[in-house]
Amino acid sequence: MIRERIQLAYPEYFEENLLQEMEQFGSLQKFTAGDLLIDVNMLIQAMPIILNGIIKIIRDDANDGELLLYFLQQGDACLMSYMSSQHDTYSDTRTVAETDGEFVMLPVSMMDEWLGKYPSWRKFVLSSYNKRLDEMLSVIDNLAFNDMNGRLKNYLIEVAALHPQKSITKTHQEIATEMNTSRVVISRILKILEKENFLVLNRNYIKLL
DNA sequence: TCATTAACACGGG
DNA sequence: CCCGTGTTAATGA
Repeated sequence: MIRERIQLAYPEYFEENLLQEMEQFGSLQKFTAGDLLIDVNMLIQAMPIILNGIIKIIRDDANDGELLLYFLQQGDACLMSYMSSQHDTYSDTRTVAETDGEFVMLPVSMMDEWLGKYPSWRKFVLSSYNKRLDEMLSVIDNLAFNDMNGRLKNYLIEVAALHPQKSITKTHQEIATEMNTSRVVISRILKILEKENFLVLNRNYIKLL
């Protein structure tokens, strides 16, 4: 069951024996939108790899600020979990379900063993690291070089791309929180973007054009 | 100049 | 009535 699901969601090649071990040690879990999957300061013992649905990674500030870092979806692994587990340390990001979905939890102890045993697993972990590093760089670029207008546009495009209807079902306040700014700013910029025919505003719902 | 905070009115569910 | 939205005014970085 698990191995078939993994093969469907992950196009890369995995060795037969690796798939068998995933079947044996992995556990299939469902999540629903809004679920807090991994909290800050949680000790990680397993790494989720996503079968379907969307998960978001959020960085928490000391004084109750927060910032959305990036989204993960089918074919992505939550490397944050693995990184912190490697150092027997605690998670410094929060992982929240953006939509309903399913993932497979792989115990960290097995993942370490697989690194030595299976070239395909090594390749998968390294390329996942690469993807996340690139992602983090674009997050930094965005923060450093874009004003709030540009950041909001990027955010909207990113979120819309994840949903089939190209729309965003969030309140201005939720967007403001994820971008670590105030609602006034979001409302104002959204209104400007509407006048530019970039989007249409509704209650709890934004449609990109 | 642009973000933040507080405050208020409007309107739909 | 409550919540999300649109807007303004004062203040600050």
